Amino acid sequence: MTTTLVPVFAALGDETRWSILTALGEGDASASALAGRLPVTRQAIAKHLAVLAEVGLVEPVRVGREVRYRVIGSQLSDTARRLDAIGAEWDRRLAAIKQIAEGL
Amino acid sequence: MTTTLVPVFAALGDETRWSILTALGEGDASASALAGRLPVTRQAIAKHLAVLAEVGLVEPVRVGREVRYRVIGSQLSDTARRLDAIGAEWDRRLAAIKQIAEGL
DNA sequence: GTGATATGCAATCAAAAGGTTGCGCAACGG
DNA sequence: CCGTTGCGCAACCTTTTGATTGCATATCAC
Repeated sequence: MTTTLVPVFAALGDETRWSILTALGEGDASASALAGRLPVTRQAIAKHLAVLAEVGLVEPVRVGREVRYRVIGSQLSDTARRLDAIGAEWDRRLAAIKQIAEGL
Repeated sequence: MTTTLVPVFAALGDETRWSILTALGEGDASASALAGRLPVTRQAIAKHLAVLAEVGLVEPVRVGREVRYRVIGSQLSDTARRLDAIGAEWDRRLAAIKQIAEGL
């Protein structure tokens, strides 16, 4: 599932969502459970979780009447890898341009 | 210069800014020059460049009366490295939790 | 100096984002 | 059966964001 990268960054560009991800790092939790620990309402958290799920950073797991969310660590690593690849490509190209600029 | 990471992601979470970064990848350029290639006005680009400069992804270079912008490739690589570190940490912790959950 | 070109600043606007409250419904526990 | 807990919608509100137009200012070329 090759997520489009940019939305992933958009999802990661919000402090509250990082708080949620961090909280989920200590174990799966539902929106209600998270609302107990974070200074925002359950609904706000639910929306954030929807955004995170949309880009594959978390995954919902139904447990009876509640819906726990789990962090998908691999998606984070994957994004990092892709970003790194782009950074490397950039360095390469920029180096090439520098060479040209120096009249070599 | 340890930029706060989250704003960097926020900056990277916009298609237009990626267009700008991509365009800059082919060589330094001014807001006006970029406006010629992208479907947005110079001012819009100027704002995006300000955002990108704010998080250290690009750097302004004054050349006479114009201001060229250069991509800082290292900032991209650096961000990738930090994200990867977080991803790794996550994997580690999630694995540990899984072990506990399995009663091992 | 004059005209063309580049940047900067401000006002304005529409849409998106983050957040809240309120309500209805499903499901669990006694 | 009934109260409680958890979700999901929907409406609504406010702030931010992406983008525009307009104008002032600086600078380069001639």
